[in-house]
Formats: sequence, structure tokens, C-alpha cells
Amino acid sequence: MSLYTIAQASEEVDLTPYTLRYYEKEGLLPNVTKDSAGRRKYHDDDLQRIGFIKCLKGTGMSLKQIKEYGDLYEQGKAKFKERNAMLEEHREKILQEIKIQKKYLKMVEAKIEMKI
Amino acid sequence: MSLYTIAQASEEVDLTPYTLRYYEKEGLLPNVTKDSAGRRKYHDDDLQRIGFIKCLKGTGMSLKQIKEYGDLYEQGKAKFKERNAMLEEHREKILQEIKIQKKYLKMVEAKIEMKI
DNA sequence: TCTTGACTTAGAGTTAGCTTTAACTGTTAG
DNA sequence: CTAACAGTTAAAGCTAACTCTAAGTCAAGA
Repeated sequence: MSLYTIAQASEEVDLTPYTLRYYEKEGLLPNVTKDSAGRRKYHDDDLQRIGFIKCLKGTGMSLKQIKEYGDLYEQGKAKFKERNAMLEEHREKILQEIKIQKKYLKMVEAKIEMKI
Repeated sequence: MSLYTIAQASEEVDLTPYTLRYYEKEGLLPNVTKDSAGRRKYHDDDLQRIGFIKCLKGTGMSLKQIKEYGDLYEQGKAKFKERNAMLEEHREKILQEIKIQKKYLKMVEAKIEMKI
């Protein structure tokens, strides 16, 4: 059970302390605790959660939607179906996006080969 | 040699007229002409250029960089090397990005299968 | 004890990329 | 001729996602 200061967590997940506080303010990190002096303490769970937030964000999900997903997650088993439906929909979006990226890649490669 | 009004061009490339004017203002579309009444007329060349802009933008290039590329393009053969170097660098970026997307896809799929 | 430095907060500022508004002009159908 | 319409401009406004500032607190080392 290791704990991280905001600086350490920031280093660990490669986001600035500003961003971590921002995510918390937006309700994306509801479980970050504070020590007696009011300073944030990040648990491994928090870091894992941030990792998944980065995954969702990196695949084009908005912070608003990520919060929705997180809120469902907080409600546990009761909202499992809804939550997984979100992920499955998102999965399709990622697949679609990879397809588009590959198409664009070909366009760029064609332009490179064009030599004009 | 077909010509398009801004509304038609907008339809054709699936961007709003606002966006087309904005791109022009930013210097991304230097060759759009105007009729005697001052109304924009888009040529096939313009639509092709917009298509490539969408490709670059869709793969994460900023409008600023796209403008840089376009400016080199305007300078023709003289800047061919520089221009192609940009594209090759961008090609690497796209490949990298596809890799990351695939990794994230696996993370999402793992979470779906986790059923917790 | 003093000072340094990492933290805290609320709230303001920034950036990219549009998007809209206001006021106006020129074209076209009735 | 006139009303509606599609376009024009400059400039303001908007949203997402940070990013920073100001003012303050707290703990640890010289």
C-alpha cells in the first residue's frame, strides 16, 4: 500500500500537478485522500484509475464522458451493464478511428511518393 | 473545370462555410478566387487541397503546421525536400499513434472482459 | 526561530479551433 | 420593384482542457 504526493503521482502518470488537481475538481478522481495537513495522497488505485482515464482520453473520449463512466463505476455492480455498454461503444469508435488513421496514412504515403 | 460556391464546397468536403472562411483567413487556402460580386469560387484543386488538410488535421497536425506545409507547397520544387521531410516525419507520428491506439484498444477490451 | 519549499485554494488566463453576430451587399424570383 | 436569400467582412464569443497566479499554510532543516 504505497502512497504518493502529488509531485510523485504527477511523475508516475506523466501529467502535471495542475492537471491532476483539475481532474479531481472535475470529479474524475473521487477517491484521492488528504493527509493531516490537507495534502493529497495518491494510492495505487488512483494511479490505475488515472491510467485508464488517459486511455479513454487518448482515444478521443471527452472528460465529460469519462466522468460519466467513472460515476457509473462508483455505483458498482448495479451499473455494470450500462458501464460496459459505454466501453463497447467506445471500442467500436476506436476501431473506426484506427481504420481512418490507416486511410490517412496511405494518403500521406501517396503524397510522399508523388514527388511533386 | 467546375466551380463551387461556398455552400457547395462546404457540402462537398463536409466542413461548414464558417470553417472554410476560417481556414482561408488562416492562410490554408491561398488560391480560392472570387467572382465579380466578391463571392468565393472553389475549384477542384481547392477541394483536393481541403481533402489533404483534413487528412493532416485528422492525424493530429495543427493548423499552424498545416499552414507551414502549405506555404512550402506554394514555393514549389524549391522546397520539395523540406516539404517531404515534414510528411515523412508526420508519417512516423501517424504510425506511432496507430500503435498507441491499438494498445489502448487492448486496454479497453481487457476492461470489457474483466466484468467487474 | 527563521526560512525554504512543496503544498493548498479560488479564480483568472490561455490556446486551438471553430462559431456566431452584426451590418451590409449583390442576385434572383415573383 | 421588392422581398428573400446567399453571400461578404471584422470582430466578438464559445468550448474543452488545461495552466497559471495570488495568497496562504505547514513541516523540516540550518
